[in-house]
Amino acid sequence: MSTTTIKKSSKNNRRKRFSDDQVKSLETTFETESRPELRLKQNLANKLGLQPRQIAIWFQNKRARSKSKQIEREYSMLKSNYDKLASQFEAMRKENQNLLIQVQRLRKMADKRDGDKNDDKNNITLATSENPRFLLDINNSHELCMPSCSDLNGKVDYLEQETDVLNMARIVEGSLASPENGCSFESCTFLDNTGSGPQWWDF
DNA sequence: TTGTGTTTTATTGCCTCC
DNA sequence: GGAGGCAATAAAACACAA
Repeated sequence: MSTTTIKKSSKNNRRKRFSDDQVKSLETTFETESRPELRLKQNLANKLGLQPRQIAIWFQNKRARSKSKQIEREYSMLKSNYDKLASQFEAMRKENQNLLIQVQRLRKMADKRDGDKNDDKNNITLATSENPRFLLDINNSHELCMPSCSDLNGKVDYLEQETDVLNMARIVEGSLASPENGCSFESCTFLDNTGSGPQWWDF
């Protein structure tokens, strides 16, 4: 066979896109049967005026396209879940930072109180607006669930509660990353996917 | 019109199953 | 060992901005 003949025959056999009707029919079949049997492929081929081989290839390519679209969908779902978690984590990290700051304030106040204790041993006072020993940042007081002044009825001794809070604070400080550590969502180990490398969600 | 990116059809080579 | 599936890739067809 000469090159001319080859060219001519290849030109005559130029690849053509399937018609809209052909594609539509194939799509419809794919919805119910993504991996049709030989008989069905032959029927489709007869019906659509295509070679059974073309039908087989179309289904093969269609499965590949379908699979990659499915992967894209899963990826975007995972990414959106990740983003949501990341922002939740960031909010919690900030809240934790605020709490630690409050704990430090409390500790300072407690240290100061211990210094005054000898002078003031039998004269325990309640927290009031005039004596803001336990008045945390009013705007953030809800974050530590500390009662505000208005909750006081004048009979509560906060010294024991303060000790509890300080003990808790020491435990918390020991177990959580401090603000100075600059622990972020990405850098903290509990979400570190070291097994799959950095930026594992990027393909 | 043309260069470039995307989609679609087809081929190749490897793998699994019967 | 043959049939059929899949992944990777080639190449034609198409879309579209410049």
